[in-house]
Amino acid sequence: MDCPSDLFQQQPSQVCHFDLYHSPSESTSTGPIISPLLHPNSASQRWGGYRQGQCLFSDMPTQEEEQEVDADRFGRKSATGGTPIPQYRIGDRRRGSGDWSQDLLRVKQLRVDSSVKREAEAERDGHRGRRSVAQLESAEKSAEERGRRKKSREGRQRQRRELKLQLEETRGKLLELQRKVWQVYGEHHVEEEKGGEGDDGVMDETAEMFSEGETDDHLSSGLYPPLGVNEKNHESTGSQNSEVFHEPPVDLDLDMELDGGGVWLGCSLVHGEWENVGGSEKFAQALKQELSSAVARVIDRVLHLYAETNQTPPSSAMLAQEIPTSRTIDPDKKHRPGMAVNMTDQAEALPLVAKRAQEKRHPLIQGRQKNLLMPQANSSLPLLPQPHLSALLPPRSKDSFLQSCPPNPPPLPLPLLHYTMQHLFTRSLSSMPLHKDGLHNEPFMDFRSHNPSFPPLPLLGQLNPPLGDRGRDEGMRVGIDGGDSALYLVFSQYPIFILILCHCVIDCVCVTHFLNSLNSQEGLSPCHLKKAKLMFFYTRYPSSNTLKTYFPDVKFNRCVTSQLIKWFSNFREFFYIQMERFARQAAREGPVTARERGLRLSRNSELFRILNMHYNKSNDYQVPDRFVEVSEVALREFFTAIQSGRDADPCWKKSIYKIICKLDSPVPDSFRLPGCPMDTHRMV
DNA sequence: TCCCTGCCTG
DNA sequence: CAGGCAGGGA
Repeated sequence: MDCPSDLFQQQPSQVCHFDLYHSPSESTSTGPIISPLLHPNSASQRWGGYRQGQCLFSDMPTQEEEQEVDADRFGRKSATGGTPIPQYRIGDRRRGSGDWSQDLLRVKQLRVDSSVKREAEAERDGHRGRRSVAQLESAEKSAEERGRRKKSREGRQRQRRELKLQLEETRGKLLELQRKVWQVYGEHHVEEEKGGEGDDGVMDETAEMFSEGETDDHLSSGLYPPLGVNEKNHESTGSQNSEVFHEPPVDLDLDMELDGGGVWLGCSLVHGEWENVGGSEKFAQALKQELSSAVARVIDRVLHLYAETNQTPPSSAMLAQEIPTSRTIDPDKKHRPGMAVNMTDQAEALPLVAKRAQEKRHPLIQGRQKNLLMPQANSSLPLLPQPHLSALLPPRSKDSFLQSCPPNPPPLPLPLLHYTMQHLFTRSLSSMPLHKDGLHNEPFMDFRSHNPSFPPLPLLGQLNPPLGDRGRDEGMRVGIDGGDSALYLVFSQYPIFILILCHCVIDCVCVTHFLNSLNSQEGLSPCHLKKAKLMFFYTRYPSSNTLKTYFPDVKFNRCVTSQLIKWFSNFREFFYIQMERFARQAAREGPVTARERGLRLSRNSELFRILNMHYNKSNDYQVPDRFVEVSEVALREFFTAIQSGRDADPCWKKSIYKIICKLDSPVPDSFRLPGCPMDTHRMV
């Protein structure tokens, strides 16, 4: 009866893909479900965690009694009957669900029989020995004791029934909410994929994450890891109970969440308060309420966003407002083939200005993220072997990144939320038997490898304290608004709840990409222009890939890319014009004077001032020596070409361009982040 | 054909 | 700085 896996033992045919979980009418016990929920440390407990001595409910079975119960439950031969009760292990899904009720009755019956037999045996033994008054008295006492225990047992059973009722009620609510999700999401989905796949395919898109490979038994159980995995784990423990009671597959660092003090659950209850008399009931009620409302909130937000997606594209302001509170995820391109492509194509047919509004919601170009935080993307331009030049490069450490003009919307909250979603979901999903390649191959899912496929990680690094594994979790909280911290705590401390929600929330995983795409803007701002100009100090001929790498907050499409390229083209134009102009001026002044000066580009020179004014107008970035060096090379090349009369050739500049394009140097890492980099030298 | 570049013009 | 255009390379 108390098999904790009964909720996860659904027959494949029974599993509705959009069910959060089932409400098996045969489910007879709330213990394994409720008790881990009620124990903040449940992650480290077995599912029968309520067996621990420190019971939440004062009238819960004592440890001793529960050991007895366990002995029966786990199929140990009962003391007297010797009737083995079959061991039902997690994963034994072939049993009909109705069998559980039968088993329950059998177990109860056996327990009663066992108790009666023990009593009879004791009495028999008494008759064999010498009868004494003392023995009679002890028999009376034991009879009283038995009566008390019987009453206690009945009380416990009554309470379990009540808890069961409450649980089923909650189940009903969850089911109802989940149906709502399906109604909206399903319809939305059918519309989008009409003409593509059949309705079945539409329905199964999310569900197949769970059901794909139905041949895997554990998969069809939906919410539980493969038996073999747990068996392996528990074999090493050697614990008898552990062979039957499997630990929840969720790896949560709960002690991290519990600071020893009170844990605020957002329901006006503090850990410790519910340990008082009657507090357990209070806590259970409050917790259930909190869980229900948490589910409702999550679903509401999903619905809200999906509704928005189906209507008009929101403005940036709307998005900026929406995002911090809506942890929802958009179906990405993989999940909705054709959608992004079509929209892009449509957008391409529009004028640039109109496109920008149209493209508000375009999913991110897949290739864009690949190059994020890559070492150096413009390696296609071979560097001349000039070690002295590289030595002139400013040390990267001095490049601090300050969002002097943050792009809109502000990038900070989103990455945090992005990470929150990733972390939250992958923590629970990573231990689930999902073999959906499309999911696991998603770079954003691979948070464990510190995959830098999304920009937030460096931003997380800006948080205080710096985020390690633990710190990142703290960062998660930072990213969640205050009202949602309760939700976060509920999620993080009750793995079973995560598992239950996952079925619904799996729909939302793809929304992570959407959040990521919301984090970038498709238009270029003056801030981007400023950044591009500063980048020109390092690279005069950036490839489009380089641009994508160093403008992570820009949603790239053909127009944006060509606009950025055009900017650099204009920068080069201005640069070469100035070089030619000053080279001609030097040539006019006479070759001797030019040689005397060595055609050096002093930082006090007029040329330097002009260049600095053009590319670094606010003068808040120190012009790198490398750029001065490259400028000198260009100046010299122009000078010699003019001196030698090569400028008569209409293509005389091309050779100079070739030289200059080889002098591109790596752009500092600080440029990889959104916003404008600022030089610390100017800060001091 | 697409992408990049440079030149010219406004 | 942007638009248009032409040329060249892959």
